[in-house]
Amino acid sequence: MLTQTAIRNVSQGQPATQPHRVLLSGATQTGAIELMGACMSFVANAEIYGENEPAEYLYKVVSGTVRTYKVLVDGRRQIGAFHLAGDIFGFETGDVHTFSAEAITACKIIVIKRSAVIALATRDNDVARRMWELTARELARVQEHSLVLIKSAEERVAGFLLEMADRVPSNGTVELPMSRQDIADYLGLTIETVSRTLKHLESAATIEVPKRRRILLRNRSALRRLNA
Amino acid sequence: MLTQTAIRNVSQGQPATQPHRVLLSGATQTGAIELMGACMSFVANAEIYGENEPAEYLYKVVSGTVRTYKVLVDGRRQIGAFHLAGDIFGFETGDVHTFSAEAITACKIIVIKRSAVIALATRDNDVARRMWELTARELARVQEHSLVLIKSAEERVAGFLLEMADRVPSNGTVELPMSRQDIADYLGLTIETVSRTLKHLESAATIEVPKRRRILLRNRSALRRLNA
DNA sequence: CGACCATTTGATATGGATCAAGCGATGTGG
DNA sequence: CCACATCGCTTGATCCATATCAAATGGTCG
Repeated sequence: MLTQTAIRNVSQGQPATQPHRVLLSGATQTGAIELMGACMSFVANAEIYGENEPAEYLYKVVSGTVRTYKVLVDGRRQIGAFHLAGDIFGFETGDVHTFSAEAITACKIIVIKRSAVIALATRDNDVARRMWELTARELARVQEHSLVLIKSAEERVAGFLLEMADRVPSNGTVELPMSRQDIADYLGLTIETVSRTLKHLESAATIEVPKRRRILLRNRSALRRLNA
Repeated sequence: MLTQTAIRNVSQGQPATQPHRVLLSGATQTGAIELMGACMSFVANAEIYGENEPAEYLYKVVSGTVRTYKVLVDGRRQIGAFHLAGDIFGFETGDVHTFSAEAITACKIIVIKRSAVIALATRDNDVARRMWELTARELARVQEHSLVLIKSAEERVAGFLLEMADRVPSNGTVELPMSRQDIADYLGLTIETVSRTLKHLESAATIEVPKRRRILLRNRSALRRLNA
């Protein structure tokens, strides 16, 4: 059991811009948070932070998609989450990141000092509750995802499509920002199995795949049935 | 892919006692929390709460071991976590539990109203930060556990033994409170595979299994190597 | 247009699941 | 206090879903 992804994952890139102050950005549901952050741009495949680096910041995706992941010594990679526009990520317990984060596509990301958030949370316990809530929501997501362990390949892919569909509510059409390899590493499958499973769902008229990264959900209830 | 655990998991039981007020319990690292709770006893296999029930309480294990889990419609079961003495569980985002919880062994558990914790957190933002921290720690644990997806059976079992060993720091001897079925459902394996893997580790002199529920770690670095 | 990379498609291998007995510890009733 | 039933676990034989290995295809970008 030595491969799975191994060195397949090459990547490399650098942030495209230096941070600059963000002046307001309206009262979104995350409230004051973005008032205090700096906005940075990243090109596709740029590293945002690495595992074991000090966790100095919290991150909010303005645009683009991010993956967080771990790689084992032999190169196997597990993607823990995809973060889309609006998501906040980088909640770590201690002072180091337990996962790495990379931009999948070009991204704009607001970066906030953890210490600033913590200081704010100390004064404003609304912020503190908000942080607790966000962390708990993320916890629930990861727990839910852990069910893939007992699911078949088809169930995993069906679940993934449904998940993406309601995170990007584009009405039956899912535009995937990530590669087959990313999907495979998120679901604990190989790209070949992902590809074959999509094909199988297509031949059952459950989905349609007009372009590689575009998927039409033709029969959601069939997907939901598979999602177990 | 219809079985795995299926109906194998029978169980049933009831709480053994009604709650009664807890009078102080010293200043542990969780601070004021236990001052406000009621302590309940559960017999082995008693349900503590069920999936989708309103999440009114937080729980702190005083003694015994708890499993939290989900079952799919066809009976497949995924155990999300084991909670040992000292652990707090039941952090859910919304108002319903996303997992079920059962006592594995007889348990004493302190039960605290969420609303009381939230109220307290609103006044004392130290409590609020503490709750955030605990939730984040649990998040990190689940994230770490999600790596089992890319691990072989042997790696999963080795990782499990190491995890248990440092949660119950009994110096090379791990006393397992849970059955092989529980271990299997935690690791996404079958009991047969768990059993064979333990045997294999034993024949490699990595561990010793003098009694079914007692495991001696003879060669931790070998286990760590397997843990990838 | 040509080269490259992501993805698909095909053939084969295999780790772990499934099915089916055995076995040993624990408990129960006589 | 012992025979026996039960339950949790182990052991063995076989099967299958998905990994692996290998090519073919097609989309993208210079």
